[in-house]
Amino acid sequence: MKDSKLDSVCPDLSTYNSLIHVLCLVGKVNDALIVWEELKCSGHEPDAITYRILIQGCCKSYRLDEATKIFSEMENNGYNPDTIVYNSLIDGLFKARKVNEACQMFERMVQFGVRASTWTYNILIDGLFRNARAEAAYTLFCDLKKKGQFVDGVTYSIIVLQLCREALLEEALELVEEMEMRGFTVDLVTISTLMIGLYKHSRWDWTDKLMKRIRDGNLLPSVLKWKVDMEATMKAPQSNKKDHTPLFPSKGDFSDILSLISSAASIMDGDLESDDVGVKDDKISSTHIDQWSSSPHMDRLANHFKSTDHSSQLFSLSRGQRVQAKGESSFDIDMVNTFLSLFLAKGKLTLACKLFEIFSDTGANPVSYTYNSILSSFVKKGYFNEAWGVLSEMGEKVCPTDIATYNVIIQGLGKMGRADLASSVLDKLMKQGGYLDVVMYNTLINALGKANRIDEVNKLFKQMKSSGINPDVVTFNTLIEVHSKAGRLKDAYKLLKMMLDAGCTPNHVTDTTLDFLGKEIEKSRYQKASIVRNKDDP
DNA sequence: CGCAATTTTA
Repeated sequence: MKDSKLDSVCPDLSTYNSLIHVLCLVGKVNDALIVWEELKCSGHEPDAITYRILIQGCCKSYRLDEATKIFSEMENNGYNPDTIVYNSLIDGLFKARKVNEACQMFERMVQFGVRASTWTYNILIDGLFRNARAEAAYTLFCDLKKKGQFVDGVTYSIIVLQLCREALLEEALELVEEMEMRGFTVDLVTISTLMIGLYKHSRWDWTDKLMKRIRDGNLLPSVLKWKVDMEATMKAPQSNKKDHTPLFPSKGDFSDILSLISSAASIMDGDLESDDVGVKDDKISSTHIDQWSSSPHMDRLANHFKSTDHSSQLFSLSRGQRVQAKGESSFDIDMVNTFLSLFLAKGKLTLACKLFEIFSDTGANPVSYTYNSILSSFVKKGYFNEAWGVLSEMGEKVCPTDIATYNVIIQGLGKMGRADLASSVLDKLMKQGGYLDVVMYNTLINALGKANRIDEVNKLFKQMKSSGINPDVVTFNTLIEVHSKAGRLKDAYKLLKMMLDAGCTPNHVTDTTLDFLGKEIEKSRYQKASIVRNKDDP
């Protein structure tokens, strides 16, 4: 039995490793895990490379429990995890909001004599910032700088970003100067960060200050020239472009949104088949349904579904692939993404679309980021037809959807009053090898909660915790609000306690939510008292 | 294996 499995038709270890690697790269981590099981039954022994690839794949897709399990298995089989394996795990733990576990993993790394690298420290600093531990992050940065090691351009970039977030622009500029003096290149990521920081805090006029701080290279001048050219092009009369063709035609058949929410189709079929504007089922006639329920669309949509192959939908695990900041080929789209973000942040949708159009015409290749930005803005404004049009175009341009795309779809469905379709969309996501991260859980909990589907909310919350992701401040705020509004005041209070016990620091949104909860509790006490006619104690 | 521009709460 064992021998026959090892004969020539059976894959060898390196074939298994390559296969697992590729599956992880294309986001099919579930399949990678299946191959992994197969490998273990094949008579081969996994090696350090197998373990590293799998742990990376699991961490990237928020399968932290799985990653931790494989990590233990690796050690039990006599392989010592190296720096890269530890780095992957620490990063994954931070991103799953498991701050304590991440720090413990770092301590363990040191304990076991595994050498921490600059990457390790960057992961630590970034992770601490992202988990509301700014003080610790700054301290670590200063310590490292004092020792004069484990600091590089990325470290500076992380700190500059944080300073921009805190509106400490002067400090950010100083740090950039220091960064350059120490011989680190101020790359496009850092420059974008600074530009966005300046713009957000209405300090465009500081670009000349920036010019003075960055003396090296011609990257900043190129960026500024790009901006000037772009503005000139946008001002110039758009010659033969006035044909009123919509930028993102949704074609009426919604083929792509449908293929995304394919498994929802059967539900929609039954639900909305006889849906005529005006003669609607009570439960869906209430508010936001108009765009969605225009039934000819629905019918075509449903029919189209039956004839479409949904298995080929592209999905990217590397969430909106980071475009490398070097290489002229990506420079244009990097700039487009940055400026789209600036325009959209100010609600300048028209300008954003124009920018997108101009650069589509020049043949610059939009990436998931680009589409997701515009998609999100359309959804936020309630332009659902245009939004689904963006999705179609993503499909046509063979641009993969990622978890942010799905997030926006769920948001959109929620706004349209169709949170009931969320679980079907999730099925589709999972079938594509997708995964849920903290933001996705938060979005889902919010959408379902607003639709008063509290049982589903609680189920998701449970699932979130059991799948190795810690709830964050947004999760708790949303949960408390949803339970308060549903009149489940005790549960809301329990959640508040859970939040504090978990060491999750409340923010200003928590305050607002607790105000509401407090009033509801007051109200219910008053009602109780007036009904029962006896007092309850404080 | 790490940093920007997309996705979450009032």
